[in-house]
Amino acid sequence: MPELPEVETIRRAIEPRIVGARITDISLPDPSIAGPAGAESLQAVLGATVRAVLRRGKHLILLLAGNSGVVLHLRMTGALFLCEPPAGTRARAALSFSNGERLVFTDLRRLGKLQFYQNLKPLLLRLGPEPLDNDFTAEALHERLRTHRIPIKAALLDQHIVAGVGNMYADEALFLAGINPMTPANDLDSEAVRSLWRAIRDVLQGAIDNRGASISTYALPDGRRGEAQFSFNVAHKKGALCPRCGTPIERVMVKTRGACFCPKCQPPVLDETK
DNA sequence: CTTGGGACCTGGCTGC
DNA sequence: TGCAGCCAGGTCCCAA
Repeated sequence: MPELPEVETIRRAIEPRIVGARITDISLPDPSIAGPAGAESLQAVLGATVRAVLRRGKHLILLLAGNSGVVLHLRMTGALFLCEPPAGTRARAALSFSNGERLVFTDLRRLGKLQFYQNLKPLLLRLGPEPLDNDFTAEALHERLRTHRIPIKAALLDQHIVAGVGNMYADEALFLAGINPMTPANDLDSEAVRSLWRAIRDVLQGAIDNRGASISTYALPDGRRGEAQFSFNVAHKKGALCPRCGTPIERVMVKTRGACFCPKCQPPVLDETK
């Protein structure tokens, strides 16, 4: 599933190919991708020049004039191609550019979105901090977790708390930090939060270095697959043996999401009063 | 304010 | 073998 590392990998691949180009055509074989504003709302971007390609959390943004832009969200199965999409996939949307480039949005489950924002600021502000930014400190994370007693796994998936972390990397970060996914977020002490903060950044940066994880439909815009999945310790690995201690990886439901973890390396906290 | 649950989606899998 | 029904998970929306 596309999370921060996958979207960042896509951003880096697309940016040099379309910055400075004008959007010359929009094709929407699946108009629902435009959301409630409808396909007509996207006509506003025809002729606009792409000033920059940005990422915010899991959102990919084609910055246009002023604070306006095209926002793409891949959700579960979305993928972007600057080449012919893989056989068997269907284009849900495509943007053509004045330099001859063509960006194709495929999305098996049709949950993804491609929308025009006249003003991007509200979107940028409502998301939590970027976990790889320099000003995202362990103290900042601790402050944000302090008011939540939901399981830490659920807190990491809340984009208002931290932007860009999804199910795979939340599981991986909790494993590296040795934290049980069910632990109430506000039960973590400073030391545990610092471990988690370090783990989040290491996991995300490592996955970017490996160009994202191709678990299902994710691929780079040139069709190549990412390789971050080969470094996973627990994510999507129920029943496999923990690489640290050899205990079988278990999977539990945390709220409505599956969480994979090592029961020995990430034991439940039984008593906080020691 | 926080929290929980349902809806959106479709291909792959399970089980009768 | 056939097919109904569940499941995967990112986000939004609504209710408590």
